Amino acid sequence: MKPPELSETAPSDYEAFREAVYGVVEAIPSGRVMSYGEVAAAVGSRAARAVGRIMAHSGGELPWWRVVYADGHLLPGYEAQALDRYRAEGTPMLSPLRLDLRRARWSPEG
DNA sequence: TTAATGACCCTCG
DNA sequence: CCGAGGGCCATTA
Repeated sequence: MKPPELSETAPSDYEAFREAVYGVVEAIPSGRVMSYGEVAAAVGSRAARAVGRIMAHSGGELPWWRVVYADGHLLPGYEAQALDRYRAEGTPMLSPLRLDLRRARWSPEG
């Protein structure tokens, strides 16, 4: 067991939550998506907003375009980048600016 | 401990 | 379709 490192600022549990979210998001296969709320549920929580905060600070380490709003509309300000990815991955769309969640939705179970 | 903040979600008009 | 209002919960000040 690792003794607590006092030289490092005590990360209460934020790291565990962040790691859990990272794990789920990175598990989303190409061409599929999950909503923020679904990601939260997958880690045993309902903190969709906290998931969003983590995504915003992930700094490109995460496939953020695979995590979308519950109604399938694209992230304001990043539509172009997201669409580029969806086009490359073949993610099902309902309209040029809206995802087909019915077909694109994915869950860790399968 | 309380208050504020956020790449959210749902219901109603 | 669009907006307002309330609820949710982890993090931070």
